[in-house]
Amino acid sequence: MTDPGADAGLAFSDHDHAHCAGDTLARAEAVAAERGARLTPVRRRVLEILLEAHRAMGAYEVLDRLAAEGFGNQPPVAYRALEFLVEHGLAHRVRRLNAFAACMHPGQDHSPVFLICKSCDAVAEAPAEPVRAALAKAAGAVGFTVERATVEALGLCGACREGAGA
Amino acid sequence: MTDPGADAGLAFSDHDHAHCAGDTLARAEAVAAERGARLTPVRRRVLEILLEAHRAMGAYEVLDRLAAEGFGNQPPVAYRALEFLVEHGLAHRVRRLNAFAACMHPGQDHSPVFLICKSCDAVAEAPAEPVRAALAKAAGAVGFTVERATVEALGLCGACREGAGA
DNA sequence: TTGTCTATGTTATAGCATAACAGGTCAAGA
DNA sequence: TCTTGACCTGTTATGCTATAACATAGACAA
Repeated sequence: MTDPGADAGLAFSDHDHAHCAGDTLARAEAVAAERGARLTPVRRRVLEILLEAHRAMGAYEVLDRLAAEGFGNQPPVAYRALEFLVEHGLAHRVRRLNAFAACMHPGQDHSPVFLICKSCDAVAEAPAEPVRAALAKAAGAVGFTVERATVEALGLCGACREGAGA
Repeated sequence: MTDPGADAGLAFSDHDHAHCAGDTLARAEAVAAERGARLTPVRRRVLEILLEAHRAMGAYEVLDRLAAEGFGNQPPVAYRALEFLVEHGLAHRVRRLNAFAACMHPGQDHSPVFLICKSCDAVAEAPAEPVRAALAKAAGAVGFTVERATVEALGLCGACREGAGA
């Protein structure tokens, strides 16, 4: 399940969340250890929350969960943990939603492409290479060098499109 | 100058702002008329402000300009005008910057790709088709249908890369 | 004129994000 | 052992971004 293409489809299907979340969490811990990054209780819990939800969550939404569990209840607590996770590639920021989502295949270097289902709110990461290549080429044509890119698509996942009667 | 590829390069070069802005404004008026959209004084002025700046501007920044010129000085004044412009394809929202930029080739149907120079803050629209195609393909592979997409690249424009000593 | 539609003005508030400082933990090295 | 420094967490306060809701005013057709 470390192939981005495979789990992108998975995100939109019924599956064993507990298992896929546990699996990803284990890989995230490995990545953190490898990088010498400290996955402290708050940070780890935030990652778990994102993994369990399997969708993008606002910082304040995460904060509510944290506060209910005895962690700090002020915005910086959530933002700092989220920032840490994003910095280390364990989570991503979804700008379109002003929200954050767990990275589903940590450790693989990638600037993700997000597919956001406007019906069920699930967020999946799609294979980004072809898109990045096309972007780099278009940019290069006008002398622009891309460092980081935000690619976020809004639309309907397969399950919702079928469910919607179409 | 209606070729998206051409003006993307232009945005990062010295050129006659007044002329390119005037030209674009004229086309925007034509587009608005064609669509039966009313380009009222506030809306037109907001578009002019964006065109003159030739970069992305925050809503409150636009509002300051409006207020100084005798228009309303409350946020909705700016947001409504900006929303109108975006709706009719005369401006775009740049999510990465929480800002708005004038569309440089109104009338052409496009979901834009933005190139944001982190050094000079200029924002250009690049040819989007190849990127959109790659995105649609990647999404289609997992059964996802793209409706709208945000594609924003952060990096260095040619002029700044050279100027930066590199 | 009257009614309707659209646009603008205004008040108030909601939602997102960060600066700045205080205190606590832990490990390395004197 | 004590000190020092790095890092993490907690807390206060504030700033920026965005919109809901209602009031006012102008354009236009019947």
